[in-house]
Amino acid sequence: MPTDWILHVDLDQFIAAVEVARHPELRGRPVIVGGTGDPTQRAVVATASYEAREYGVQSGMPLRTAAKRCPEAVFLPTDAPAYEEVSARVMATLREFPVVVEVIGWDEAFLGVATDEPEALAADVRRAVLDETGLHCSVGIGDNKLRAKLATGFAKPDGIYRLTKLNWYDVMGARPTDALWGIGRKTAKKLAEQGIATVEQLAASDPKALAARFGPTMGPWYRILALGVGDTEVTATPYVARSRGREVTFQQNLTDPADVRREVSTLARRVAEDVAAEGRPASRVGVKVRFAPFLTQTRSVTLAAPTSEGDAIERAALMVLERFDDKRPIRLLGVRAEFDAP
DNA sequence: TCTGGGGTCCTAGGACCC
DNA sequence: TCTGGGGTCCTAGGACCC
Repeated sequence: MPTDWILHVDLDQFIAAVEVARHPELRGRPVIVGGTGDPTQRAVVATASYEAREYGVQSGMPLRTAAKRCPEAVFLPTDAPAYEEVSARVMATLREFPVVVEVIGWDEAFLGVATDEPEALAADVRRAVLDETGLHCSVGIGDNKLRAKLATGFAKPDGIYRLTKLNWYDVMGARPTDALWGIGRKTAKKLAEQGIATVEQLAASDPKALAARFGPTMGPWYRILALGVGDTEVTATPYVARSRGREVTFQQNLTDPADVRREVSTLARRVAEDVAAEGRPASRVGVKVRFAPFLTQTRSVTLAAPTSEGDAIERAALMVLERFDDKRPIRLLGVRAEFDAP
């Protein structure tokens, strides 16, 4: 089946919408989901409802800040299993259509479709998702994944938008470079220092100069992004993890080395369970330490032989931990296991 | 803005080898 | 050893995304 179009389906304020669906009395109120739901703790906003966004509350913002901006908001704890269950229902609904579904997150997927009327299909998809789950979604239509993904941003909330070669420069040309999917604040700032502020300017830049400044892969790739060129292949092949990790931010910084070792052991044991569940052995083990106030360091080791054993992964993590010599208080610890390439 | 947790991919320097 | 050049692996850090 040839793919004529790529649709990007993205649930609107997904996590907040799931919470409102099971707490109907919250409809219309500012709802903020994140951490344990206690806005005085060290945690950030996972999703804010549109009502809360009116107050300037955004994903990634510390809960404390969100509470200051919107004191009347309802704060709820993150409940990952609940969101996974709803996500699975959404994806199952998408798979009912004659399309290839590539899941790229809890609340988004690409659809590879063969149709002459992508808007009609998008409308059918939106109706089906609403009927099956009670949730609203937006759909971006594009001639590649990049344009479909960016189109969704213009479709939100609860709409459909088409972005292709034909309207690319009209829509994107004058926008700042970080409007592109793959360019964030840091890179946009560095580009601006080179006199490249807009998508149009980036598209007209010299790839050699970009390579010299941003590396042989990333530099030229930024220009390709600005041209609106992107991947057109949608695959239903299940995702294979490259690594599994666990990390935790402590409400009070850790200062006792015995506490630090105990926490690393606990994290390593949990990672080992995840590795075992994966059915493939880990070949590297890394430890991440965030010292107060916010200095992050990582150390890692390649194992003598790949393993899924809890004892071995814990031992490796504790050995790696010895290589940190900073004595500052610790606010975060993490352990990550990497697999060999499949 | 006192800054989560889960990931992916790229870069750059040093080690090591021929 | 006043010492080239290429390739590969390992490691730490950074940027980005959801």
